Amino acid sequence: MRSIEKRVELLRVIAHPVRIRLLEELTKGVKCVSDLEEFLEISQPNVSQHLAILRQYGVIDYYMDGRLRCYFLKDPIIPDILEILKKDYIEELPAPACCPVTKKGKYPGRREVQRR
Amino acid sequence: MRSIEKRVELLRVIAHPVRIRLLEELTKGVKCVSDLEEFLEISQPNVSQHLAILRQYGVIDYYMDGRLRCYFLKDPIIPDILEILKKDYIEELPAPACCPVTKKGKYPGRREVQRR
DNA sequence: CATTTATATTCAAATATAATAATATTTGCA
DNA sequence: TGCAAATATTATTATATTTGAATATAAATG
Repeated sequence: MRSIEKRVELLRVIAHPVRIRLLEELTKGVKCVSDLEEFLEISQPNVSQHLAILRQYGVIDYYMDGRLRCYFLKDPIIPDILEILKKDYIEELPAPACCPVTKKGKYPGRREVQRR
Repeated sequence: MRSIEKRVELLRVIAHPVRIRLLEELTKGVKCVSDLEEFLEISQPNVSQHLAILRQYGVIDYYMDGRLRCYFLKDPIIPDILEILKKDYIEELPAPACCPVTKKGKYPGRREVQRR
């Protein structure tokens, strides 16, 4: 199991609008840098910067195809996370009813959920 | 479906060692601030700051129990994400074999994965 | 072998995030 | 009403992240 630090690291790497779109695109298949540049509509150096971050954390890798670098997904957790993020959740989790298990929670007062 | 921006926002909110531990703890049940302070071993104001961020983005909510604030999970995606992050993935995703679908990829050269 | 194509790296400026310390607010109770 | 417990807010400082501009590198081609 990944350590807390590794889990945070992974989330931080995915948590960027360019990188999440880039990863969505790579779940569909291999892409070279100029393909990604066209798709993402950002500058080529910026694409390379984001690719470098993703590669640095082991999320993606590439192979050479002539002078192209063809990038692909490497970490198998990525498609799973991206899928969950796209899923629709209809209901909020139910507010716990009464008498929760907090260490100090012995008060008899109202227990309705407060709204601000 | 959440927009890209909302997905990034959610990931950024979870992607912090204190907040991920806090959320793990809340998946087990309701907790008041001083319970969390003890569990997280950080200062009370800092606990409140992290709780405020999580609440601001609709991830958690609370109800009053006397002078306690009892916090609980609200966004149903949280347990799912936390579960995936803890899952063990044995294998890396397979490197695509030959002839990938890149727009410019017409080169006949070697296609083995390069290692640095 | 010089040029072109594809991509990467470096640096600096702007912005965002986090922790700490100090203080404020709210609630229940004597 | 006044005090204490529980929690929140604010300001400050330190640090990290992001982008754009400029430049560098590496491979193929003529």
